[in-house]
Amino acid sequence: MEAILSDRPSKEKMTIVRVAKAADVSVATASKALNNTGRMKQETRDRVKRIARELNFRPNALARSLVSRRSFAVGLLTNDTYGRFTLPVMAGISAGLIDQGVSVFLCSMDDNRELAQIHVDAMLERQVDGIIATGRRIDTPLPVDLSHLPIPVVYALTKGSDDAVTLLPDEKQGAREAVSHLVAIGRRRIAHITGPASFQVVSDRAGAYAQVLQEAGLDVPQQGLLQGQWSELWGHEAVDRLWSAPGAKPDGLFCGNDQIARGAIDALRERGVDVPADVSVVGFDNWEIVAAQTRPPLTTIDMNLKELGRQAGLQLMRQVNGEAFEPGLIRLPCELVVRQSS
Amino acid sequence: MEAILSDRPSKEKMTIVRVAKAADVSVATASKALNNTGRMKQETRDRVKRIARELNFRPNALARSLVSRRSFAVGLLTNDTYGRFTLPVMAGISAGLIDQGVSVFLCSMDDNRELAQIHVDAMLERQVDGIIATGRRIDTPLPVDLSHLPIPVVYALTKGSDDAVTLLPDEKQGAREAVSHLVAIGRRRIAHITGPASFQVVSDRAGAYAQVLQEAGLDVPQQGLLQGQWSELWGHEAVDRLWSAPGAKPDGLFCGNDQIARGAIDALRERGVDVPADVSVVGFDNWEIVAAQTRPPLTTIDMNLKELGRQAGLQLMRQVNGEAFEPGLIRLPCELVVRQSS
DNA sequence: CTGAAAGCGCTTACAG
DNA sequence: CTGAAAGCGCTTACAG
Repeated sequence: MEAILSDRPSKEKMTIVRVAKAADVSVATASKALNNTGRMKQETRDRVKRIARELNFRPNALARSLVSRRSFAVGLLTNDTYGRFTLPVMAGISAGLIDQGVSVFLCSMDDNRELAQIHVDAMLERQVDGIIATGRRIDTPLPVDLSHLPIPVVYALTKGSDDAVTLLPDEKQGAREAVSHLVAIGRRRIAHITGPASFQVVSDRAGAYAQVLQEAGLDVPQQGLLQGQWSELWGHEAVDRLWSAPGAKPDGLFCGNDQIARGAIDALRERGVDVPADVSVVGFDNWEIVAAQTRPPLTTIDMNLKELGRQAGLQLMRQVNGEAFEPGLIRLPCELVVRQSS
Repeated sequence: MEAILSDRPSKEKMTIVRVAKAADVSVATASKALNNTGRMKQETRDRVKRIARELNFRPNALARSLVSRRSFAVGLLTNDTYGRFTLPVMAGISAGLIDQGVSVFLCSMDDNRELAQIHVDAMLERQVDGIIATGRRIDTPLPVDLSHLPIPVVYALTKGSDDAVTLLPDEKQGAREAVSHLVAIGRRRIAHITGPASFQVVSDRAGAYAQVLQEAGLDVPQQGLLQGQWSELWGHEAVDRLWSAPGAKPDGLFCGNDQIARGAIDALRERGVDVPADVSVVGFDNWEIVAAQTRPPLTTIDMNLKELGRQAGLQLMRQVNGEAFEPGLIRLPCELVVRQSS
């Protein structure tokens, strides 16, 4: 239209049209050059790319998605706004997907049904390629039904529908690692202090605990399986209970989480029982902030949540890309982290 | 390719064209009807809306954004993948923005410069309307410079550039609340056990602590300001130090975070000092999982992080909408939560 | 009160 | 090897 003012900064929107003009090719050619598609002289391709770079061209993802029918974006639904489990999972998802050029919409919805629906609708309108649902608890579903969406859905750390893939830590394997470790270092009277029976993970871990003992030819000590709260207080109380009972005391404790372990170790110290000399203690979660501050620092199980998030992202993209997949649970291995409490 | 099977459900993409056809109006009219713009018979508008609803029409946000030049999406950059502070802030941002129809891209980038740049580029290509940066520490910047972006940037809980708005909890006011509370309940020898001097918040809170004491005509006790770690261990050790010194012991403790308070209370209990009868203890953070499990439950300061996130979202949208704003720090009030430790 | 047309910024057959 | 044209799904002047 007008003569181009020489000092005008590149404030005008930089589009592929301008790149094409500057490179003296058609828009079609410019597009193909930049996307490494089509066929053309290598020289042309290089020139277009160079000029695009010089002009600071940034393709408009909106336009690109509109025509390619792929948004390269996914929705991440969560009802956990406080927990320590969700953040590493989310970070893993984000990290795993950005490598593929996929961005993640954060949808935080507490347990609000209505809000959840609003988020789902927003995601659909934004044409996300898929959805990852993550939550606070494995045995509690999100406040919205995702099973009839026109896009793939993957669940991480929360209960999903049966025809979908759900990623979870391998609780049993993790518990086995913990108890096997106690056995391996020579402990023979190993008690298990854990959370409320209503949690799925509690019975999973307790089952693995009993099984490892049996395989090692050991017994679950009298009153050796204590279910209570996920709290330090409960860990403390459980030790009081164990140590005030008659008979031989435990020489090993497998605790359902790091807080319980922390409380148990506190109680042992108050009783003058030495950890790890008299009793070895193993926790669960590897919640750094607790585990590393326990005196002595806590041996515990890491659930590799960031890796779990990454895998969830990859799973989803596989489905988005139409690859075959098998619905059901995928259990990812946990890892023993040895510190000084064992 | 193949003949279309007759029983195919309404899998065809539902677009505004189909809605318009069904309602027997032009696409332009359909658009205006659905967006409550333009002028037309109320009856027409209602009919279009009804039919759109019946047809389960979902406008394609990509197309809409492409023409309206507003994506109604923002980027959320964070380098905190584990902390307990960031998740509530993020939840607040998401909650505050979804009300305005704005979605949030999660960009998790650890402290990786390169990754950060990739995320920023992705956000720009996706035409986000603005960016919120949040981080682990108030006195540490993100690994990427956001000060010359063509879109507004707001900082929450992390150090931002001077020409931008940064939202932070009012640390001093929070500390004042804590110490004033101790004074109000009759405590006279109040010590302050806090974190490393290298943290900005440590000096902010310590300053407020000293000031409140002075205003109340009280002195900072000999050796009454103890700087150490953000840990239970340090809280424990600090109490040991205070109680093994000669002279009158403190009757009040203001702790720099809930973990320190937790450790201090543990130490007091081990010494047979009763909380709150002999000593009142106040923490900072209201980290439920620690504060509610301390014995006795901890009086502490809540930083209202979710509200802070919400405000950050609103601030950003105000800037996106071109409203005037004043660069600089916005301090949001903290809140005293009284439990049984005081 | 309603509609035809142009256009947002890109990609993709198709033709030359 | 390159380009003209159509189109993704919507909105917005503009005309009638």
